Amino acid sequence: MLVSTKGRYALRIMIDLAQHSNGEYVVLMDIARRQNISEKYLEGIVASLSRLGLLQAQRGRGGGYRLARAPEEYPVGEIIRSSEGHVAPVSCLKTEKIDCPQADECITLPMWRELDRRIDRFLDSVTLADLIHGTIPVEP
Amino acid sequence: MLVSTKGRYALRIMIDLAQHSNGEYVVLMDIARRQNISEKYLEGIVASLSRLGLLQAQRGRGGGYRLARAPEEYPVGEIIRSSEGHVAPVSCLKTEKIDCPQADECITLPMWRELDRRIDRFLDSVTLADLIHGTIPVEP
DNA sequence: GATAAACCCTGTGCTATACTGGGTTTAATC
DNA sequence: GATTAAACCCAGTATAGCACAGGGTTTATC
Repeated sequence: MLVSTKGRYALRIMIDLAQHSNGEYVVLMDIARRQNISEKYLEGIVASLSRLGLLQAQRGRGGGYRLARAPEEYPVGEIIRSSEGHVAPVSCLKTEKIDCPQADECITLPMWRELDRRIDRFLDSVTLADLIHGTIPVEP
Repeated sequence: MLVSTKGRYALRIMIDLAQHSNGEYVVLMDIARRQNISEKYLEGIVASLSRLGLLQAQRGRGGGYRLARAPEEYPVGEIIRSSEGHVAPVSCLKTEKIDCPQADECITLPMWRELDRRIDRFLDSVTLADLIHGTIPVEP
């Protein structure tokens, strides 16, 4: 699978926040309940998003999480990469530097690279706001 | 990972056959040695390809495998699907019929569908011959 | 000081992946 | 007709990542 639950849940968290917060902090348990996902599992995902600055966290009573930007400013690709690293269609492209000893003569590598580029480009062309408004760019 | 070794090896088998056969049968062990992949593992992959008609198999002495069509007639997507089933970017799209109870209200589903379409379209736009000749379609 | 939240660290069951081994059938060749 | 060389078949297995669960610690509010 290209995108696991981590990335999918990350998206749902961001959508939930966009829809249920108006600038104030939202408690993680509320998100978990609404999305009906285990709070414990979300904890780790939210930690990544917060560490990378996509979310603002507030500790202590009255705390919670909120978006750091407007929904239009979040490319879906960034959200997914933040929660599960670079999405690669094949394991050869997982790391930036390709460690396969046969990479030079590999005849399929250019195709994987192009596929990777297209996936990234598409995911980065969709924003959180697009998801909420249902305005996904569709290829003819 | 979207495409595992199964699909990647399948591709390499097909390329190897296109390059090292001239209509005659090629022994699996030769492919395994050239590609330096375990013959035993290839066995299962070749079985799928043969069962689905992408390869012709000949048993007994002097037997082996050969392509069933010209390289231009093989979309990469077909080769990959034949060896590992439908490639889906998210588990929600693994089966044709979506069994998620929240599918109706799922706000992200249209995006995954479009991504899936684009991946399929790209992989089906590249042929075995394209790989061999290095003529991969590149998006501007 | 009680409370309610985020934070942190670790363990665990499950499933898919990437193989490995051994035996059976089929078809040429000696 | 025996030998040989190939595809075929039917499992078993080790590892790794995924999807959680538990329990405790820190931080801020009331």
